[in-house]
Amino acid sequence: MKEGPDIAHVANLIGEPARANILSALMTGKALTASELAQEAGISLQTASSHLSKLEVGGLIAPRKQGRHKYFSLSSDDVAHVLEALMGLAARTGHLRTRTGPRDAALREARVCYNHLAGEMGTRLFDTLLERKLLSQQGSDLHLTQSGTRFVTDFGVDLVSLRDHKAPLCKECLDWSERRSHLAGSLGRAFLTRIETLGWAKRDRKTRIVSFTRQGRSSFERLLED
Amino acid sequence: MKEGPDIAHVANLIGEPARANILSALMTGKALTASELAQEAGISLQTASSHLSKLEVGGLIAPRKQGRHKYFSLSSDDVAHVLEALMGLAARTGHLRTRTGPRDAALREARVCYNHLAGEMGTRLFDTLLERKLLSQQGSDLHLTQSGTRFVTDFGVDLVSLRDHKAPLCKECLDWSERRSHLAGSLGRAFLTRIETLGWAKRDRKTRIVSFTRQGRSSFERLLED
DNA sequence: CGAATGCTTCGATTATGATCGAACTATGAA
DNA sequence: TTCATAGTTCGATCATAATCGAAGCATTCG
Repeated sequence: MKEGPDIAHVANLIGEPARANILSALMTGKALTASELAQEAGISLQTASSHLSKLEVGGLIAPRKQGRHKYFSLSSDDVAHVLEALMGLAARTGHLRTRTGPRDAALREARVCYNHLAGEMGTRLFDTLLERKLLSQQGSDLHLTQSGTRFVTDFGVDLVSLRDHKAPLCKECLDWSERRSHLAGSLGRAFLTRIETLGWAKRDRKTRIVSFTRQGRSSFERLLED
Repeated sequence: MKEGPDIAHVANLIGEPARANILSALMTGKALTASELAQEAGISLQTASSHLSKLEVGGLIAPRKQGRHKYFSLSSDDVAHVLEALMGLAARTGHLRTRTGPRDAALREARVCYNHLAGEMGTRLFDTLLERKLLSQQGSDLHLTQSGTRFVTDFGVDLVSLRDHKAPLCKECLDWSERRSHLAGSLGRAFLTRIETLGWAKRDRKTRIVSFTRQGRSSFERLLED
C-alpha cells in the first residue's frame, strides 16, 4: 500500500478540470503565457496562477520567464505520453465531452501531440518508416538506419544539430485515437517543423488540429510511397 | 477547450489516494473483494463501497459477483497501461512515497503488471523475443513469427486456446521502472502463468513482487539464451 | 519619474466530496 | 427460522481546495 511512486498526487494534478484544460492546451507544444492559459481554461488569472504553481511544483510543466511574461510548457515528453494515454482510456470508456463532430474527424486525421505529428497521418508516417526499414526497432529502442539517415537528410532535416541534444532522437508515443504508435522525440518534432516549413500543413492556433493543404497532402503521400 | 476526451474525469478518479491504492492493489491482476480492497486502502468498508462504485461507473474496474462476495478487477489492459505510465512519470518527477529500499529493488527486478511480467526480467524477455525474431514488430502491432510460435508452444503455452479470445495476443506495455516495453496481452499473461506453473517464480500475495527461485532464475536465463 | 501590463499573494467565501456511524438488503450457514 | 457475514444506502460532519476580489510586486514603456 505504501510502496512505489505516488500516482495519486500526479493524477490529482491532472484531475482538476481547469488544470486538465491547461495541460491539454499545452499539448499543442506551444509555450503559452499565464494569461493565455487562464483564458484557455476559462478561469481568472489569479486562479490560473495558483494552478500553474501547483503544476510546476508537481513537475508537470516548466516555466520560462521572458520579460514580464512567463511562458509555460509541458516539462517533458513523458507528460505528453501520460496525457495521450489518459485520452485514450477516456475515449474508450466513453467519457467524451462533446459529440463527435467534424472537428473531431479533423483531430483524428492529423493533430499535434506536443510538437510531433499524431493522428492517422502520424501513425502512417511511423509505420512507413518501419516498413521501409528507415527506422529500426529493437525492443523499445528506435534507431535511424543508414538509409533512414539519408531519407531524413534528403527531406531537409538537419540531423547534426539534433543529435547534439541529450534527449533521445527517436521515441514512440501511443496515439489515443489510433491506438498505434507515432514518432515522438526530437526527430518527431523536426519532422513536423519541416512539414510546416515546406508549407504542406499548418497548425491551428487554438486547437491541436494540423490541416494539410491539398498539395501538402499529396506531397506527403509521395514521400511515404517513394 | 471542450474538444476531445474528458481526461479530467478519469484522472480525478485515479487522483484520490484511497482510490489510487485500490487501483494499485488491483495491478497485481488478482480480483479482490470489497473488504480486501478497503483494508488495502486503509479505509472503512462504507467508504470503499462508495469509491468502488465510482470507479465502476467510470469504467476503470469491473465487478464480478460470486455468492455474497463481489470481486473487482481492472476492467482492461488499458487501465493498467495508464497506471504504469503514471507510475513512471511520478517516479521520474521524484514523487516517491517511500525511500527506495530492498523491497523497491525487488519490485524493479520482477513484478506483476496486471497479470503479466514487468520489471527487468519482463523487459529482458521482451527484448530477447524481438532479438531472436520470435516476435516481430510492425509499427505498433506485434506478431509471433513461425519460430516464435514453436518457441512458445515448446515452452508449454497452449496457443490454440489463447487465439480464441478476441483480445489481442501480443501487446506491449511501457514499464515504469525500466522505461522500456514488456510483453502484455494474453500471451504475456500466459507466460507469467507458465513461469509460475513451472515453479520458477512465485507471486507475493500482498505486493506486486515476483520472486524467482534460484533454479527458476537460471532456467529463465537458459530459456532466453537458448 | 508615473502609468500600464503581467503575474503573484492574501484572505474570505463557497462548494465539493471524503469519511464513517447507523440502518438496511442480500446471501449463506446452522 | 435465526444468526452471521458481505455489501449498500443514507445522513451528518468535516476538511480540503477552487474561486475571485483586492492589494502587492515586478517589468516595461512613455
